[in-house]
Amino acid sequence: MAQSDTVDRILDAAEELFAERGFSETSLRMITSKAKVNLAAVNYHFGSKNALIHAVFARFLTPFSATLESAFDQLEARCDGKPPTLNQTLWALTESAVRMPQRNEKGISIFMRLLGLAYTQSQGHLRKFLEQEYSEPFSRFMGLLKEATPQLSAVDRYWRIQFMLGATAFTMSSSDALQDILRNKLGVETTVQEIAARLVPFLAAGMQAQDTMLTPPAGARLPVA
Amino acid sequence: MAQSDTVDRILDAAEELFAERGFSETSLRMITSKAKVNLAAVNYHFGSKNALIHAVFARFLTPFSATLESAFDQLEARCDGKPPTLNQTLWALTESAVRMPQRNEKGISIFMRLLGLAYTQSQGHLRKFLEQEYSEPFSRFMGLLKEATPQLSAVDRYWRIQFMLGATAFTMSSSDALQDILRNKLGVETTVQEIAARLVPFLAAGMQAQDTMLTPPAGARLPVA
DNA sequence: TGTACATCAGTGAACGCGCGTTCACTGATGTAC
DNA sequence: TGTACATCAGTGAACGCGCGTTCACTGATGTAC
Repeated sequence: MAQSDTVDRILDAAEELFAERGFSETSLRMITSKAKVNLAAVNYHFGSKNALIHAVFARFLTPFSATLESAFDQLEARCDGKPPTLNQTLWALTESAVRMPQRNEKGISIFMRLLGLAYTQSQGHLRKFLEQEYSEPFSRFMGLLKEATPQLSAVDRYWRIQFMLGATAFTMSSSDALQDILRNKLGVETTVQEIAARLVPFLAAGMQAQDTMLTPPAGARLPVA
Repeated sequence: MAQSDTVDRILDAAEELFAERGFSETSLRMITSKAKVNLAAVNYHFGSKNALIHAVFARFLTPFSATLESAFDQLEARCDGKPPTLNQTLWALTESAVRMPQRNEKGISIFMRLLGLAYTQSQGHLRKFLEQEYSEPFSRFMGLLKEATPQLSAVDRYWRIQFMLGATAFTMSSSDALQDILRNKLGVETTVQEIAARLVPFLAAGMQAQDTMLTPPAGARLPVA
């Protein structure tokens, strides 16, 4: 155990268990016993369970947001002046996520699953932390989306962005389970990269949908109050 | 309190608190104090906390799945023989959800949020329960989707259905929060019906996307290993 | 070079707390004869 | 009609348990003089 890999061992174990089971369903005792570390070490090094959760996110989000910023820089440089297209923007994001150096082969799906959990588990402290620390790349992404979809009203764009986030967060957060089902049902193996490659066209098409269907088809009457 | 509205009071309180905070973040003491009912009454009437969770879902899913079955019956009758289109299928589902008789004005978003939670919170017992009880309308919906998208390969269809589920579950599960943000940012009021009316075209367009983009655009190189 | 002290990583055991569940009990209502 | 018993909804208090956190302590390493 050299000098102090304790911190990393705790982060590794916590990351994996959080991704597997969620935050409140994972106890410090599970984490410390998986990390083969003393229970009190978590509070010694991080101060509290919530601070540990923050540290887990910071460890992968900080390099990711740097990668993302530089991907956006390159994209804008390549477009010299003209706004990048929707496809280019979505691919820049996807590539940054997929290309992140991973600690192990499970890295990318843990990363995705944690992002999904951050959105769906109602952990107020975590939402606040992420907003404080990573608002910049997020706003920039939103700005690019806006420039890439000038035909959409602000309200349309807002909702469609939520639909994109939902499809992405949900799929990625359960990508392991979904890959298992597909393997059993159709005997097909899938990588996270392939899922991303299927997701991007779906999202792009959805974002660019003509909403001629705001009036339901004949026979359906939806009361838009 | 007449004779025995205790059961309903517990279900009402549990439904609302589960939707607000998730399952493991809601204690029986919160539920019973909100319901103004004795703590032991939950275990007396339901047997356990997990059984209460099942009862909450059964109370709204059983009438919903009946509504849905009859909506599908009507749709197939209207199409006499020909398979319903993707739009018709999605609208039949959406309408069934939106038209469900609600206990109160929060009913529909609680309903949506609970469905979202069922997918995203890893409650093994709940997943098993839902699969056992409601596999029929679910399979039927899947069958209709298959007939409505004959141009898709089984693998493509599988993933796109997951993307649809994700966009829907995620958006609906946080529809209250998203409506609040929209109100603050753009001063726009929204109903769940309107969200549904925006979601359906997005999903339909995504399902029917030409996946010409499986090869990333120039400048992006995604390793599809 | 030797000694005294400070800092730091880590530990073992306990703390108080809130949790889901259980249990003995009450009081009202229904049923049998 | 009256009495004995059974059933049922509900209750108050306690149970044991696992939780996050705290605390006094250890032993190794670094620093000052």
